[in-house]
Amino acid sequence: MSTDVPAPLENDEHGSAKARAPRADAQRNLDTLLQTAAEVFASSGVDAPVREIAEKAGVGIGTLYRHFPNRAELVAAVFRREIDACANAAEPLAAAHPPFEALSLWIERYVGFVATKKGLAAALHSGDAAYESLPPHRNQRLIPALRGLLDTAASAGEIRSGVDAYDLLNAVGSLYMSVRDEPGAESARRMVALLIDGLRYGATGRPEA
Amino acid sequence: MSTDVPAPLENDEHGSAKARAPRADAQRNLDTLLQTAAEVFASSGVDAPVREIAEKAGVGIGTLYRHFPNRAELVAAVFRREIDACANAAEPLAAAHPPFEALSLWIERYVGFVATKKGLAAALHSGDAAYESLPPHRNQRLIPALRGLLDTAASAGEIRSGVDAYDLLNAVGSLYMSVRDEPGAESARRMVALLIDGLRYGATGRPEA
DNA sequence: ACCTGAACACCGTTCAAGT
DNA sequence: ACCTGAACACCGTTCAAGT
Repeated sequence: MSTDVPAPLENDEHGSAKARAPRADAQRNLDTLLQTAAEVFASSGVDAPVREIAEKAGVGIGTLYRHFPNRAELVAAVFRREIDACANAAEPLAAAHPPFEALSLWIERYVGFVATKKGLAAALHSGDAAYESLPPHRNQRLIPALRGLLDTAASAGEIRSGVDAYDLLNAVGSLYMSVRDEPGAESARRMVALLIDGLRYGATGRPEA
Repeated sequence: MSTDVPAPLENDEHGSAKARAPRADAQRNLDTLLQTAAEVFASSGVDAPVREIAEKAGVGIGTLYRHFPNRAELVAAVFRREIDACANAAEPLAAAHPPFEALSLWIERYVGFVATKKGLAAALHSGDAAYESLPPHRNQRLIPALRGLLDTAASAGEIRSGVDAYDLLNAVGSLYMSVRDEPGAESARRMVALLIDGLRYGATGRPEA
């Protein structure tokens, strides 16, 4: 009874309402698409033609549209992935560095994310329904990550306590989102440095616990 | 010797290098185009089709392209016009109100300009050469306008002196440029109010002169 | 089930033909 | 001189035909 399709691990008959595991090639296509789109968006901006992405990923346009009903959905999926990557960077940083350094490094990481996403602001302003999930997703993933770093640094007495993670995230985001040229980037860098200095200003200098 | 073309006021022969006055209908078309484009951009965003603008203005697409070699050039022209209008609002405000009130009202006017221009940030980020003139134009027109209001209010002792017009303009602009929803607008409003309070903080309370 | 790509609709831009 | 709009190139999206 040899077949050349991979043997399904679960029931695939009866059309039950249960979600089924995607076919291996479909999953691989989705990963490649997301990966390729991220690269193309980074180098050519989020307005890059979908056809170009499909070609570079080695799939038909139809396949791209099977996974993402429109270009906005693809853009949103790429951004969600990068938000997750940024959030996930917090834990290793916290494990490998002292609290304040971990916090600084993570903010640097976040700045790197925001600074390269030139199309993010435009996308969010477009009002397209596909982007509606992005601010909540950012809040759910990035705020807890930053709050953890802030709390740890505050408990260690390296920064003051009572700093709201949401405010800090927004402030840094706004400052870098409007950067247009090198002087602007310089100015944003100075203002973020000032914010970070501000965090240390009221610090106890000694762990509370 | 009756002709039905309007009599030219200047020499129109010899193909001299001197700039000539535009034909009356051409000037009227340009005004209508600019006016219509501003309305369409305000209601439908800067991505509105050029065809729609040409139709609403009652001219052929070719005429639109005669005046503006591409859509970016039209968008830039509309923004330049609105920057000028905002700059020109300073003088009447200064004449009609006490210094601090004039300053507050003008900032409100500027916020109104920035807040409605959802496409501005995206346009500036696009890197299109047509938009390169906008930041310099903004600086040349808006900074002197704001600086004048700041100086007058500082001389009257209503705000502190030494506040840089460029910094204030950028700060207010950045804050409102990233507004996406009603809570965001609330937050931006609070932050601008805080900035304005900050201006009054170190005031002498009495005119210097 | 999933993939492909020709076909369609729409938008920016050009240019030959008009006045 | 200036205006017009058909025509072209290009891009997002769909869907009939394949495996």
